[in-house]
Order: sequence, then structure tokens, then C-alpha cells
Amino acid sequence: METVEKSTNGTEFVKQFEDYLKSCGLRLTQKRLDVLNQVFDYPGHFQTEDLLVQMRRNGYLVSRPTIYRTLPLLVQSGLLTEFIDAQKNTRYESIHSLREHAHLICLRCNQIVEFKEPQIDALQKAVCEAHDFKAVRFRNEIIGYCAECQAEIEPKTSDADDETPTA
Amino acid sequence: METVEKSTNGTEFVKQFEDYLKSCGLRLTQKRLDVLNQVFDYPGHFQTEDLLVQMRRNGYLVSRPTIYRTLPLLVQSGLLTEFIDAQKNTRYESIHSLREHAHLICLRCNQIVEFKEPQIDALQKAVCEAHDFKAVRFRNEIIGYCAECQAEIEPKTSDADDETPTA
DNA sequence: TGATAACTGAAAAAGACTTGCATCTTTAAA
DNA sequence: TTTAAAGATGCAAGTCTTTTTCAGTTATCA
Repeated sequence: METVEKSTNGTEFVKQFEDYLKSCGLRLTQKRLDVLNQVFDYPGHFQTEDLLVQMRRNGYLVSRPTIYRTLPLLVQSGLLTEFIDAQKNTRYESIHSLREHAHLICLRCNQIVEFKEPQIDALQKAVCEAHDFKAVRFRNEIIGYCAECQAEIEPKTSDADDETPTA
Repeated sequence: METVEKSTNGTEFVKQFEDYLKSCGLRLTQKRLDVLNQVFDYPGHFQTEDLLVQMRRNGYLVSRPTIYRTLPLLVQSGLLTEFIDAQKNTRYESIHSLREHAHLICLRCNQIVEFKEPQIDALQKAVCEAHDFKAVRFRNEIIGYCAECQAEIEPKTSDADDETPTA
């Protein structure tokens, strides 16, 4: 496949986006292309505001409403994945990362670790079939404390009935 | 004079909540008890506002901030499950329903169907162990269209490349 | 009993996202 | 190429959910 692909111009992604837009009677404008581009350029997860900042920094002039209006289009077109973090903020991630994966979200340091569990994917799909449900997206998030943070919180109180034998 | 345990007074739930609060140096007040009570009284999922309305209707005088402050405590104490619906609204559900389950959320009619897939639960736990991650809660939501709504949307356009062989 | 720590509610604030609207662009027809 | 119609965009204002501030109230413990 592609080598590094800094921009998405001319890639299958642009085509996919354009096709989606067309099917809705919408246009592939320069701003939308810019957003698509920067979305794929973003390293890892991001929130709308993060993308806005990156775009401004990179010299793109796109308003907040436009970004807010474009991201859902990218999600609908299947190029972007949306999920909700521990703070209930919407986060996105372009599909050039793993196609299907889930997140471990640390409540303390906010770190997000991805994991991929094909068996879970398969089971979710089976559930959909069983319910005759047409899935648009899957949310699979485990919220809690990462190893480092566990170590730092741990011995809060010794209230006796705190079942933390800790090996 | 409860017959069918209309209230949670004196149940193990109250104890669990009280224990949690104590472990944090907090008090089990009447308002908190009222919230706990009404949470368990609520049939099915609810949003914060829903609970507020029910409580007002049932004659409880509890302010919005207090409810907003109490629900997370119930979640932390393990008595309440929190999840995010398709509209990104926070919804809750008391644990007297299934202990662990996930949701199928319809984007169109907003219907929420629960499902239980022990294998997924087990896999998620395995993931946690593998990452030395201490889970507080699991989010497992499939968002899409329920059978009825699919039927109503269906033939939008015949754009040929719509891969919906439907079995 | 009295001091201290918690709790509560009203009002205001915050934060994320959306909408109204006037102004530009693009598209497609003439 | 000119133009009308449909879309797209940005600003400012608005919504809506959730949080914070703060002053007054209540419970706990020495």
C-alpha cells in the first residue's frame, strides 16, 4: 500500500468521502477536504477542539461550526470512528488505525489504550444478527485505572473490609 | 410497611451505599437515600432529568445539583450503571436489572434493547488482566437501526454499491 | 454544647455543540 | 459565459446538560 501518504489527496479515502457526499446531494468542498486531510494527519485520537487547534496551527482557516458539521459526515461515510471518553467527550479517530478496536480509558491519567479483540467483534456481530439489528458503529470501552495509576492510588485507607489482598 | 419492597430501606443496597459513602468520609443523608430509592424505583433506563421529574412527581424535594451529585456516587458504589446513548446523553440503570449487559441503541426510534453476552464480559475481563487494568465499568454499546426502523428506511436509493444482501 | 466537616439549593457559570442568518461558492442550465 | 438555484461557510447568539460558587443548614464528634 501507500508509503506515508501525508495528504489524502487522490486516495481512496477522498473517493469514499465524495461518494458518500454525493449520495446525500452534498459537495466535496475544499474545507471538507481540508478537514479530511487533517483528520487523517492527526496522530491518534482527538477531540473536535484538538483538530481545530491543529488546523489553525497548520494554517487552515476553518470555523468551528464547519468542523462540527464535517466530522459527522466523515463518521457517516465510514472514514472516522467516534467514541466517548471517560469525561463524556466525543473523540474521533480515523480508520487508518485499526479497523475495529476498543479502548481502555484511565480515569486518572486519561490515557487511552487501544485493544483489539476479534472475538468480541465477532460476538457483537452475532448479537446484531440475532436481533436483526443493523449496526452503524460499536462502542466498546473499559473504564478504570491503568497499571501506573493503580500503583499511585492504592493504599487509601486500611478499613479492614477493603478486599485488596494485593498478592 | 413495605410489602414488595417499594423502598430500598433496610436492604442490602442501602448498606452497600452507606459502606461506600463511609469509605469516602461521606454521609448517608435522607436526600441521598431518596435518590437511591427512586433510582431503584425507576422502571428501566433513565436520564438525570427523568429521575428529577419522577422524584418531583412523587413528592420528593431534591434539587438538580443534588441529583447530579448523587448519581455518580451511586455509580461509584456499584449500585448504578451508567452508559451513553446515541444522542450522547448519559443514561443510568440500577443494578437490579442484569448485572452485566450491553445495549443495542436504535438511532431512529431511540429504542434501547439490552443484551447479555457472557463471553464478551469474559473477554473484556481477560483484556483487563492482560493490561493490568482495573476496570470500574464497561461500556458495550452497539449503535444502529433496529429491525422495525430498518424496514421503514430501507429503499432510499438504488445506488447499486449498497451491500445489503440481508441474509 | 460547640466546633468542624458535610450537605443542600439557588443562581450563575462553564463547556460542548447547534442554529439563524447574511454572505460567498459551486453547479448546472440557458 | 452569464445566471439562477442549491449548498457551504462563518459569525454571533442560542441551547442544553452538567458543574461550580456560595451562603445557609445539618450532622458528627470531642
